[in-house]
Amino acid sequence: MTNVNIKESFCYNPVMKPRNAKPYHHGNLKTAAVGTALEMVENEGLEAITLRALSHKIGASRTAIYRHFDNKEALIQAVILAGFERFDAEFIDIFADHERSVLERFSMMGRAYLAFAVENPKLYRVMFGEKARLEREAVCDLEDPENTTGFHALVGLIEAGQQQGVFKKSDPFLAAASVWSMIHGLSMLIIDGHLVVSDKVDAIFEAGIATLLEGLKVTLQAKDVC
Amino acid sequence: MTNVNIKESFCYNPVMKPRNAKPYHHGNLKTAAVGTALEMVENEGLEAITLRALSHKIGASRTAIYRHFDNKEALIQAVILAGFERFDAEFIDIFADHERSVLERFSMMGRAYLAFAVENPKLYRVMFGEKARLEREAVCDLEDPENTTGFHALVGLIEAGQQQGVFKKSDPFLAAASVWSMIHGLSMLIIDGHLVVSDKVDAIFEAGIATLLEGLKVTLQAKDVC
DNA sequence: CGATTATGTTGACAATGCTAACACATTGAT
DNA sequence: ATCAATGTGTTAGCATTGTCAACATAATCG
Repeated sequence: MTNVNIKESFCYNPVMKPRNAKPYHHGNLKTAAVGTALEMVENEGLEAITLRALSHKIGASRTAIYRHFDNKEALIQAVILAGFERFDAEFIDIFADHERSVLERFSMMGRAYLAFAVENPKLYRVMFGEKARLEREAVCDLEDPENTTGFHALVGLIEAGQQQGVFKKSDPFLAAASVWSMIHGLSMLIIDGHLVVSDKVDAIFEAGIATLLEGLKVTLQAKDVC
Repeated sequence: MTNVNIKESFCYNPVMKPRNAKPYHHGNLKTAAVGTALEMVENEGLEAITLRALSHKIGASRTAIYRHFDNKEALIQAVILAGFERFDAEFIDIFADHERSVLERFSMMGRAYLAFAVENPKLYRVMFGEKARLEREAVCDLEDPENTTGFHALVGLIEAGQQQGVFKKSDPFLAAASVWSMIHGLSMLIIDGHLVVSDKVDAIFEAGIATLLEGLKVTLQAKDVC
């Protein structure tokens, strides 16, 4: 019997068990549950996650998950946190790339953000849905030294732009909120199908970023000149 | 027995029935179902709507709704459409108020939009959720003469601004998409608790509108002058 | 009046989240 | 080493929910 059963391939436990012996304990059920649930969210949507379906996929019984999470909602919260880890990782390099100008980093950030949403629409929707509020309230608490979210970095980028004279002086928190709003709103409208754009995604993105930059950059009103 | 039963108060049927006689037919079950469901969405959230709870509220049996809607999903779609009727009504007067300048109408529109979302968060979330896609795909089909949506009017407002020389020339569809994105994004971030703002809603709104207007208005870059 | 259609009701079923009771495994103090 | 306590996994079963089938009542129309 060289058969490898399914459960074994999900078993992340470094302690090896005798081959083909199905161990009573899964070994890493919690990690497997979150990881598999994350995949299910992205592939089939949040509603596809039933505890029975998920348990089956990871090779456990219906209620094993209750040993690691209080209820389904807690499991979803863990999936959301895992989603944000992926998400935040997309921006670390961009914000830290001091070789590039503020404007370059700005539009790269926007492009990466929209790309994540468009490529992972079902996950993005859950991450920024109503339920995601609970565990992530520190996003806009800029005083919190633990705050390493993309929003925090965006505020920093705008501050840098202001200090370099690229952006006009204004409350960088408010400016960042405006920027985030537009990019988040654009992402949501597109992935939820309200803005039916098909092939015009790029044009809409460019127009949005251009409007934002025009609004943020140092400018002189026409009336000030004429 | 001068008791008035609950069902009667929901009976919109103009044909009067003998008092205290509970009629076999509801009389206006479909309208009552949508109206009550709309209230339930706003008061308790979408998840509070179970066909049993809803049927009970309108004084009908569990499955009566299936005589008027194929399934629960179809009922929700009707609720969403009813929500958009309320929503769109908020903007008709604003867009049509030609006494006011384009800029005034612009910011009034934005303020009314955000106010609707903040005052009806649960309804707004459902209206602009994933499920609302189906029945409302014509929103950004500007060729459609039936299109009387707010988005259509927004495009018109931006065109007017461009013709008056208030806004710089650009594709008005793209400009409107940018504007809608920011206001929708701001609404969603606030009502879903991602941007925790509490008392700063006004400041954030003003900053966002200002950024948009700065980005849309006729401007001269500083570099063009210096 | 009678038949057809529209509308409303009851009973039942499968799927789902969850709890209770039990089974197995691991750990750690003695 | 022992064994009690704890951690982890399983099965049985319950309440809720969406849905369907079968039946009941009302409205419509020839």
